[in-house]
Amino acid sequence: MQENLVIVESPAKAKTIEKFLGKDFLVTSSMGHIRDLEKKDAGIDLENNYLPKYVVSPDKKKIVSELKKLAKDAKLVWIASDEDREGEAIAWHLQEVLKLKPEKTKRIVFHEITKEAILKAVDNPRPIDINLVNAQQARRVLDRLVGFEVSPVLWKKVKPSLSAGRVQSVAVRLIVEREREIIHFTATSAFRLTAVFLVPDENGNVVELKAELNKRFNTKAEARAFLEKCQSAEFSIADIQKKPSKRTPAAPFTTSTLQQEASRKLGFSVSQTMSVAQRLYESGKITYMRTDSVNLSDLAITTAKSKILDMHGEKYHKFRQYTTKSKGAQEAHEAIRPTYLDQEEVSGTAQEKRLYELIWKRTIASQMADAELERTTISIKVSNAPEVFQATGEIIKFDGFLRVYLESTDNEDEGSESKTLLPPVKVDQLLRAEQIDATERFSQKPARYTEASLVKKLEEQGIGRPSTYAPTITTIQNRGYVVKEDRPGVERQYATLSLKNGKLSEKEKTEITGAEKSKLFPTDIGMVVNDFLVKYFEKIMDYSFTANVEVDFDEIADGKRIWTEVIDAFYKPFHHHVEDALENSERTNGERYLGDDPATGLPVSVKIGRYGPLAQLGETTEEGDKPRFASLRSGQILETITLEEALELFKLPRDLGEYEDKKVRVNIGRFGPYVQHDGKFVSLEKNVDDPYSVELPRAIELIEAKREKDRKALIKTFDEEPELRILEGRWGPYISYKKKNYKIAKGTDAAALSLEDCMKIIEAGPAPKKRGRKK
DNA sequence: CAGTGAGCGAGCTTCCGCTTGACTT
Repeated sequence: MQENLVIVESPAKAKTIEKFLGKDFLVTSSMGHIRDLEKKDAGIDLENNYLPKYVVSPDKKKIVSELKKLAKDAKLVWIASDEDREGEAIAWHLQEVLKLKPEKTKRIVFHEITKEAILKAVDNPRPIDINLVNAQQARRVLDRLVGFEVSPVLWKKVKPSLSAGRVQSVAVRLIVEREREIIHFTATSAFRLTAVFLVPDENGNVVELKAELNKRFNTKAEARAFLEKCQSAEFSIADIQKKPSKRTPAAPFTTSTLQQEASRKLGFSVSQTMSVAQRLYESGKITYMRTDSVNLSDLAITTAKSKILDMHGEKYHKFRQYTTKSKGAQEAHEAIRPTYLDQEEVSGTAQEKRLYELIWKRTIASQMADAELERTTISIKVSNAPEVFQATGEIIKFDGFLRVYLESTDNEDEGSESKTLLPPVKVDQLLRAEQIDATERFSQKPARYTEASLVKKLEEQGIGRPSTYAPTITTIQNRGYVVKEDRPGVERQYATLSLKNGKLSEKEKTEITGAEKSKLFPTDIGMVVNDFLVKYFEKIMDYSFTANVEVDFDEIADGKRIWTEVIDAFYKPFHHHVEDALENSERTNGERYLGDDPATGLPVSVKIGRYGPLAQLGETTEEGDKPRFASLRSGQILETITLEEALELFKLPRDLGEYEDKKVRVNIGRFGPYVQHDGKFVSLEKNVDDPYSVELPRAIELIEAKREKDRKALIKTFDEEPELRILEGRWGPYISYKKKNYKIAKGTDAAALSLEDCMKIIEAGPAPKKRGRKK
């Protein structure tokens, strides 16, 4: 039995702290929150001044009963949850649930996990800050009210199982609005002039000097006129400018910046980054990965310094203290950094190594000297025109932190300016133009969000917390509001003019534009839900709603306002909007009439149907006419689909003829184009077969290939039970019986199973059906 | 794995933030 029980939030932290405190202290963890509002009636008593009804979360029952036992045995209980709003609430819930007596309970906080910090915390206990707790209760209650009152409106007016919330709905709005900017964007083009001049270098060799004109021309005629002038022009150096500049390292990682850099540099998804970081944290290699702080502990700064001096010398070190500036930051933790900065690399999976290396470099670089650069701009005069060509080059005079790490940017610039070394030239020196090109360039449409750039945007707006960025992005995809996809680009023609050896030539070229990789696209349901919410719940959908309520929460935390009054001021008008939306809104399905089919004269429209967006040809009439339906393809949306594109959808299914006296039909389904024959489905081959033109012989070929594959997958059948088959599937052998599949335990020799064995497995029940997404 | 597009009206869905495992699909 221990005299002292310390409760922290995470088990990894508990393990570390226990080492510092010695054997008189038992350190354990609550695993985050232990209680939450009950689900019934939103867990809030509206008749009783918003009294929250808390219940111990089902997955915390075991932990709570263990904590109860430990607390009873201990003389003193030290609650050491984080010092922010949520941490204070955890402390309060622990006190309530464990029925801790004030005289044997101490609340302590520390910001970094070092022996000194913890011992100091133990010497300075304080009471639980009930104002801070109340600020959390207000936050919790508000989120529950919004989520549990607005979502049911969507079930009634749009589709069951949908959801709305303070954070997720605004995240979707960002994506929807960006998509519309892109839809309404019209590209303009201008001609960019680039020249290659030839100059001798120090050794007398001829080298290239690439330069760009300081003006773009709007039309091809203007560009041509300029090039014609160049035919008889003389080129000379007008000016050489050298400007020193410097670069500063980025701050150490927070959750958000780690997710962004891991996405750009390593190609990790936001949730992938978090799970890899979690493993590094649990094995003691990095500090806590859910943080909004850029602060480094004194110890970390000292270690970084000695490591930098060791590796690169004193010139490369610069002491830097970073301050967090992001909205709504709570700073309960340190920045994300290696626990031991002297370790440049760690053991583990490839992903763990790469993420660790990134964190290590970023942390070290953050304590290194600025890089010093020199930017040179050479201006080249055109004798018979006012415009000048400019060549820019940048040289690094002192690399500083760049030796270790350079932060990436989202918009990989178009490589318009060269960063290369420039050849030596003198003012008034004459140059020979090897080639001058005029290339039509188009303005760029706004960029779609990636997971990581959405996190960045949310953080800038103060929406969501480090622990919720990844789950929020998962939720909006799970709800079907947003999809993360690649999209092929389209071809675009552009004009080029070229002047070489005194001759002017013109060419049309083609480029691929608009190709997207792993970008977030709104779905039709996402757009319809968004428009509905913006119309009826303008306040909640406002980008600054969270920032505004945070001000209220801060006032509660400061003891200036009563939390239930803040909630009441919000809820009264809000609830009125809920009732208004229920009574006065039409059911919405995004229906849009596109025009009439020229062939039949029937109307064509699109809307969201039971199974997703569809196009409809014709209508149900009293004469018994029935409309035809066709699902929209991936990439098509209600808002932009044209009549022609919709009519194209009705060209399927196509009947190709018969094979073995059974119809062969081709169509496009949920899993792509397929051939249907004799109750079986065969996928068309991607990028090879086109469902609109594929013919019978090829279809038969595919059917036969599928049969062959199925024969190979067949491990065993039983004569007594023809409906039972043992098959080889993607995840190993399984049993198929009466259209249901059953898992075979790993390590079993499937071919040796008897009919009796199989029936036993079947009786044990089928593989559990996907039981929603409970995350 | 699967080609549906309707309305018998059961019973269910849903939020945000704090934390770690369970276990496939």
